Amino acid sequence: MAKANDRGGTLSRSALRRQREKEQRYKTVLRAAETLFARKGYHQTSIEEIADLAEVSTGAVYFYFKNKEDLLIKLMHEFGFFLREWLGKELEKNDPTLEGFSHIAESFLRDFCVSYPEKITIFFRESVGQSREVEEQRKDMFVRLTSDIRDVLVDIASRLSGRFVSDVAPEVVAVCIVGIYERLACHYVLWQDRAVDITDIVDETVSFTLGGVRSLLAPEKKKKG
Amino acid sequence: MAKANDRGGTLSRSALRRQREKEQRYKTVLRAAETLFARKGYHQTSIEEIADLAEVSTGAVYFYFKNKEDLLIKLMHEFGFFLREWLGKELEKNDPTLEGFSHIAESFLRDFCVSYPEKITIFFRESVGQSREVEEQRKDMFVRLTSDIRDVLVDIASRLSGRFVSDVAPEVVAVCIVGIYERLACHYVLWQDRAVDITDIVDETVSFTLGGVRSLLAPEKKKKG
Amino acid sequence: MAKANDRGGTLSRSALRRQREKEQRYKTVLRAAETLFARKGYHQTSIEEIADLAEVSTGAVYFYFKNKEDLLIKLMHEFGFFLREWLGKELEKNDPTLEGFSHIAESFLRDFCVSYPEKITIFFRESVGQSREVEEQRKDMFVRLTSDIRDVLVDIASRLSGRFVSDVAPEVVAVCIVGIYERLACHYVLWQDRAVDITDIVDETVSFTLGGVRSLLAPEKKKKG
Amino acid sequence: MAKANDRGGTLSRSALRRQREKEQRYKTVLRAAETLFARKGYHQTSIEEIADLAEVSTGAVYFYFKNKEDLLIKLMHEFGFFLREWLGKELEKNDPTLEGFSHIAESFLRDFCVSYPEKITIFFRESVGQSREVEEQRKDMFVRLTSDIRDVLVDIASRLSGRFVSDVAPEVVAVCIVGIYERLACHYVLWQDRAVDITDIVDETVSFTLGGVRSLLAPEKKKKG
DNA sequence: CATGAATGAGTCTTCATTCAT
DNA sequence: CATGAATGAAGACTCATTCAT
Repeated sequence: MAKANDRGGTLSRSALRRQREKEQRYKTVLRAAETLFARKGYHQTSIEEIADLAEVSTGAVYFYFKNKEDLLIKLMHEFGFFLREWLGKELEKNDPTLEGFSHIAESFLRDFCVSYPEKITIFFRESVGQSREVEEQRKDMFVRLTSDIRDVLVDIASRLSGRFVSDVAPEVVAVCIVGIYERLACHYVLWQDRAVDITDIVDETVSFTLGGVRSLLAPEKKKKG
Repeated sequence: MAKANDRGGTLSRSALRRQREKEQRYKTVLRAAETLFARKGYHQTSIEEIADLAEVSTGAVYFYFKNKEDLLIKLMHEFGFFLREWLGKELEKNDPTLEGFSHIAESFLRDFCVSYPEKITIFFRESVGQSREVEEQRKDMFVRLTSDIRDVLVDIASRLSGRFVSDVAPEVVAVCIVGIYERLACHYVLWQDRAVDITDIVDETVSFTLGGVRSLLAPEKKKKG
Repeated sequence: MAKANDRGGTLSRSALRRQREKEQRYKTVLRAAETLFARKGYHQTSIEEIADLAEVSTGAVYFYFKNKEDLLIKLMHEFGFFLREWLGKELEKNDPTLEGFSHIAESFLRDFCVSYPEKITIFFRESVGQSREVEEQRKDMFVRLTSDIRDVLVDIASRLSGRFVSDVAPEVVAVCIVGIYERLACHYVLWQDRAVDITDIVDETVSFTLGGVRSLLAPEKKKKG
Repeated sequence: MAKANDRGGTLSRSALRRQREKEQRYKTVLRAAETLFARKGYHQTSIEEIADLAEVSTGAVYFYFKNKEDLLIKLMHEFGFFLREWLGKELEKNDPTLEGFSHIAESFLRDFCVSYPEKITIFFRESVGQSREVEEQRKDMFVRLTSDIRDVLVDIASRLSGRFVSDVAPEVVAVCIVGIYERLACHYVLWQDRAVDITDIVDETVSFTLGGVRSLLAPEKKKKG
C-alpha cells in the first residue's frame, strides 16, 4: 500500500508537484523569451540569454521547446489566443452595434497596446520575415483574426437588419481594420512616436473606421421602409 | 583644337565608360540582393550568394556596400524614392479630388503591387525588425509617406472648400490609409492569398477608404445652407 | 549519516572530476596557444590551429577564452605571476645582499630563460605592439616587475645601512636592470645568437649590473670615517 | 640631334624632373607609413590608408615597395642609418672619453627620443614580432648598433691606456647599454609614463651606465704604474 | 529530468595584392 | 607610370543544438 500510488488516474502528490513545476518552468522560459525578443530582437537574442533570464540551463530550454523558432511560434500562438480571448471579452462587455465595436477599437489602442507592448512588438515586428514556418503562423493568425472581425461585423449588420454591399465586403472591411490598428500600434507603441499623443488620435481613428464600415453597408432603412 | 583634350571638367571617354560600368555593377549587385532577399529572406541570404548571382566576388560587394545591412538600407531608400516618385506621377495623372485619389489607391493595388512584388516583400517584410538602423530607416520612410498622403488629402479638402474636423485628422487618415494598403499588399501579394482574387476587393477597399476619409471631413455647411 | 549527501558546500565527486577536467582543458588550450604563439607568432597563428593542437573544437577555445587577444593576455598574466613567484623564491633562497641579488640575476639568465624560452618569447616579443589592451597589460607588468626590483634594492641598501643617492635612483636602477636582462634574453634566447655562449657573458653582465647599482648608492661615509 | 638626348650619362631635363618626383613620392609614401604605423600600429594600418595619406593610389605604393612588409623594413633600415648617423655626429662633437660618452647617452634621451617618437615607436614596438624577415632585420640592426657601441667603448678604453677585463666584456657592456636605453625609451617615450619627469632620471641613468662600464674596465693605472 | 560543456558548420568581413586600362 | 576596381583567400567569431553525466 505504501508503495503503490494508484489513485485511479490521478497522480501522486509528488508527481503533481513535479507537473506543476514543469508547467511553471515552461512559462518562465516563454516569458524570458518574450522579454528578450521584444527588447533585443529575435536574432539578437541567444538561447543562452533566455536560459539565463529564466534561470535554467540551455538544455532545459530544449526540453520544453523544439528549437528557437518554436519559442517564437509558441509566443505567437499564445498571443493569438490572448488577443482573441480579449476580443471575446470585449464583445461580451459591449453591445453588438457599431458603437460597441467602436468602444472595442478604442479599448485596443488605449488599453491593450499600452498594457502589452512586448506582445505587440513580437507579433508586429519580431515575428515578421523570420522563416517560412513563422510566416505561415503569422498568416494563419491574421486570417483567423480577420475572420473573427468579419463575423462580428456580419453579426452587427444583421442585427441592424442591414447587410454588406457584397459578400467579400465584410472580409475587406476586416482586413482594412486590422491594417489600420496594426499600423497605429507600430507607430505609437513600437516607435514611441510621441509627437502626437495617442489619446488625441483614438477618436479620429475610430471615426475613420466607422466611416469606412458604413460606406460598405448597403443602405438599410430604405429597403425596409 | 578638335584633337585637343577639351574635356572642360568632364571625364575622358574611357573614364566615362568605366564610370558607367561601375554604376552598372552597383546596380547589378543591388538587384541580386533584392531578388535573393525577397526570395529567401534577408537572414537566409549570404553575401556569397549575392556575389554569385551578380557574378562578382564577395570583395566586390564590399567595395560597393559597407556591409550586408547597407544593402538592405539602400534597397529601402531606393524603394522609398521609387514609391514616392510613382505617387507623384499618379497625382499628376489624376484630378486633385477624392475620385482621383481613389484611382491612385486602386492603381497601387492593381499595378504597383503586382509589378513589384520583390520591392513590396523587402519593404513590408524583410526589412522589419532586423536592426536599429534598418528600423530607423523604415520609420523615416513611413513618416515621409504618411506626410505625403496627408498633404495630398489636405490639398484635396481645401479644393473642396472643406476641411478636416481637426488638425490631427488628416494625419490620422494618412496613417490609416497606409495601414490599409500595407495590410492588403501583405495579404494579397506576399501571402498570395488567392482564395479571393485581388480584383474583387479593390473596389470595396477604395470605398472603405473614401468612407473613412469623408467621415473626418467637416460637414460642408456652406454648400448645404 | 555516512550515507547522506554531507557535502557541506563542496561539490559531488563527479562534479569535482568535471571541474578538474574543465581546468585541464583550459590549461591545454592555453599551452597550445603558448606553443604556437612562440613558434609561429601571434598573428600567424589561427584559432583553428590552436584548437587542433589542443585537440578541441574552435568553439571550445571560445568557451574558455573571450577571443584571441584574451589568450595572449592570459598568457601574459600567467607569465607575470610565474616570474614574480620565481623571483620571490629566489629572494628566499639568497641573502638580502648585493651578492645574493647577483646570484638571482645569474640564475635568471642561466636557468629561467633557458627553461622557459616560449614564455620569454611571448612576453618579450609576441605581446609587443599587438593592441591597446595588450600593451596596457605589458606596461602594467613591467611597472610591477620594476617596482618589485626597486623594493628589493631599497631593502638591500637599508641592510647595508646605506641608501641611494636620490629618491628616484632605486627606480631608475630597477628600470635599467629590467632593460639589461630583457635585452640579453632577446639576444641570447630568442635570437639564439650563439656567436658567444651565454655562460661566457653571465659574469660580465652581473658585474656590469652591480657596478651600476653601486654607483647610485650614496658613499657610506660612516664606515670610511 | 633634336631627337637624341644623349648628354653623356646625364638625363634630360624632364627625365630629371621625373626622377626627382619619383624620389619625392617614395619618401611621401614612406613618411605616411611611418606616421600611421606609429599612430595606429602596423597591423591596424592598411595599404589604402597609407596611399590616402600619401595622396597616391594603392597601386603606386606597390610600385615603390614590394609589399607592406617591405615598407616596415625600409623604415627600419632608414631608422638604423639615421641612428648610426646621429651617433657618428655625436661622437665627433664629444671627446672620446667616458664623459663624452655620457653626454651622448644623455643626448639620446633628452633630444633624440623626444624629437623622433614615431621612429622610436616603430623600431621598439611596431617592428617587434611581425615576421621572420622583419625580425631578422631587427636583429641585424641591434647587432650593428651593439657593435658600434662596443667599438666606441674599446676605443675609449684604449685611449685611457686601459682595457676591458675580458674580450667579451665590451660586447656585454654594449648589449647592456642598448637594453637600458631601449627600456627607458619605451617607458618614457612610448608609454608616456609621466609619473616621473624624464629629466629627473637622465642623470641617474647615466651614472648607472658609467658605473657598469667602469666595473668591467680592468684597473688601469695600477698595472702601468 | 537537468545540466552545461562541447561541437562545428556557417558567415561576415578584411585587406594585401594584382592587373587591365 | 598611375590608377583603383576587383579579387578571393583567410580568419575570427557565433550560436543553435546535442548528449554524456
